[in-house]
Amino acid sequence: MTLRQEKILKLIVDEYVKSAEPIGSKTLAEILEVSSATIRNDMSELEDLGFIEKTHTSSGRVPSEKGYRYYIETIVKNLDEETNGFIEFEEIFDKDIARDDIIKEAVNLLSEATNCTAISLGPNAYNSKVKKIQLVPISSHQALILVITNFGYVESRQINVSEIIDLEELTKVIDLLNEMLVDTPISKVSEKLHYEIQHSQIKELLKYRETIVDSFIEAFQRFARSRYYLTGSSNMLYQPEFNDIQKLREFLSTIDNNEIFKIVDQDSEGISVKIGSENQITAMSDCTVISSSYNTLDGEKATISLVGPKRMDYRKVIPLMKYIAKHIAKLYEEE
Amino acid sequence: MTLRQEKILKLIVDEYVKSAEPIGSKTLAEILEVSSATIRNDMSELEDLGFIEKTHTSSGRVPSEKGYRYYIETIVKNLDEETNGFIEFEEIFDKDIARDDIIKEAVNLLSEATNCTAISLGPNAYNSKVKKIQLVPISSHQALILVITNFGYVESRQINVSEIIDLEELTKVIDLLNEMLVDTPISKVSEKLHYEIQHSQIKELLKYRETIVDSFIEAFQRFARSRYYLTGSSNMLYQPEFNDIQKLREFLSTIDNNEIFKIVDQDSEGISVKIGSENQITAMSDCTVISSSYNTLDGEKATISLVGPKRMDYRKVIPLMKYIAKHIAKLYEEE
DNA sequence: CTTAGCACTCTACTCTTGACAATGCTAAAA
DNA sequence: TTTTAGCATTGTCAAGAGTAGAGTGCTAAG
Repeated sequence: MTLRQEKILKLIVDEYVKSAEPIGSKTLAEILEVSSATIRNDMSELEDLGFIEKTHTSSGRVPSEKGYRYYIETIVKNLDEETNGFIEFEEIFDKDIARDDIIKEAVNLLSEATNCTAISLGPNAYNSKVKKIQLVPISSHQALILVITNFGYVESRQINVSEIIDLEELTKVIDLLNEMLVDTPISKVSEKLHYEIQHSQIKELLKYRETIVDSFIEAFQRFARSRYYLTGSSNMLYQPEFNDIQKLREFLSTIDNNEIFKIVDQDSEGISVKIGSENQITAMSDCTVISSSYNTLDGEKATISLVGPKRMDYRKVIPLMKYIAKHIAKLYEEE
Repeated sequence: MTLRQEKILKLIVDEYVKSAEPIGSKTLAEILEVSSATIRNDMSELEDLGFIEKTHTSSGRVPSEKGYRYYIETIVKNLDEETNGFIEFEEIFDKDIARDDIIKEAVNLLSEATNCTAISLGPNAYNSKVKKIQLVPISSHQALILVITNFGYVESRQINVSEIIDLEELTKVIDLLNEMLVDTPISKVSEKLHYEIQHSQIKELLKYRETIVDSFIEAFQRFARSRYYLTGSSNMLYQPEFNDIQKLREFLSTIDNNEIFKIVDQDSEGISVKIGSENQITAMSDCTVISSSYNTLDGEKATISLVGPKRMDYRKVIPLMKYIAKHIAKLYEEE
């Protein structure tokens, strides 16, 4: 690829990102100050190489997935990280609010700034360890079970204290459970609990108290639930590629159906950019998904993702994702 | 309105709900076994009365909002409540899981069964009273603040325990706060806290500990946050009335923009049915919103809503909403 | 290697046309 | 007085024809 061809490819991506219309040779001729025929020759070669495509025989050119990939690898990845024009974001990370809320706000702002859909996935507390189990009576016949992990996650479950199971007895149960479960990873709790009920002294105490045990198990299971936060799906409505109601349906149904996990690339190190068919899931074959994972304190991974049309402002979006990922990681380091 | 005219109105609604196409006189002539001309005369009168409309001069008829309203008032409201064909729902309410999760599942099923968007709004814990404030150390330099209300709501906030504020001191603060705030309604906490900091002994202790106080206030404020759960928005994509991408955009943007509170009728007693322009918000002027409120233990109100096209299967949906509302109310009574 | 010129292709928009479904109205029948 | 048959009228929808415009590929000359 000649230098001018690379320039042309870059311009086609830039212009197409702006206008969402195929780019003709005339437009580029003006910018590059050569004749349109010259551009056409180069375009023809770029098309042979697979970097650009026509939408029909006599249309202008549009970047192919290979074209976007080249653009990202050669142009965007080498972009200086001097891009600290993200002032709105700085403010968020300096706020003294709960970490989860900071992440939520960052995701909100991300979707606003990019007009794409932004997703925050996890972390769940699967690898956390039980720190404390506690019983809080809240009325004469009701109590609250609290389970707290070593990283400060809390889950609660309200239970009824009937005459059959009185508070005193319950307290004993809690004491036993604490003894048994403290420092157990959440992922192992269920297993351990079932084992102990079969084999140890607690057996007697819990044998006819299945509801209580179930309540506990439910509380524990909630930690393992994958939590996600998704925002800005309505942004996509205004992207011209979603003028087709069929595509819109496909996209929104996918989002609504808890298929987020298939969309987000949870396994990547650093930034992952999946363009169109590079995505596992066919519903995303017209989209680009940019994911960035970070590690939390408990060895659990969490991910921030951005989903939008392939025609995305990569020069802005990729540095922004890097920036946010870096700051979220810092959020965890600090403590 | 003659008996036959009422029959015609009813048939138009029924047929239109099924087909989403304007109903012509010929169709009804076959069903009612009179000539199409007769039907046309009656239709013309029904149109003069405002119960039905034409989409253009030579089209069939479509129910007007007034028509739907009449249909609901005279036909659906008098429907026997014998409709216990909601077996799938019964199972949910019998499950022994947390109340919030039952409601969530019911809402999920509701949206599935009706192909509409279902919303559960609230309850928040604004009227609950502080039951207990607690400090749980989770590492040498971190602790968890827990705030628990008399109805079993829990909020937590993680804080750093630096050298300056040690654990002992913190414990004292917690003790004081407990003394001060237990039995205070959540809605009054902020006020009381600020007052006490100015006037009582705690002043000295907290003066230079603003971050801690802020953490508390944040934890308390979370109780007051309105929580909602919305599901099935992608169902709407397949309703023919949303084939128009403009309407789809309007609808989905409204949902995405936290305007739920404007959609849901939170003030109604019993079931509220708002058809089209009866809704406050213009984005819903092509939709029907059915809301049903219930009281929680703390005197707070919460609402379940269903949003769909005006062309809704009212005969099925309204009894279903009644059924669900009744069972959720029961969920609160039981305790 | 670049450029001018030209024939060619495809889209997008507009206009027309015909089939069809419903209507309103009138006059006759019940 | 109510119901019905008959018919002209009105509007939608889909298919087809025609036109303007943007862009391309190719060839031959600079």
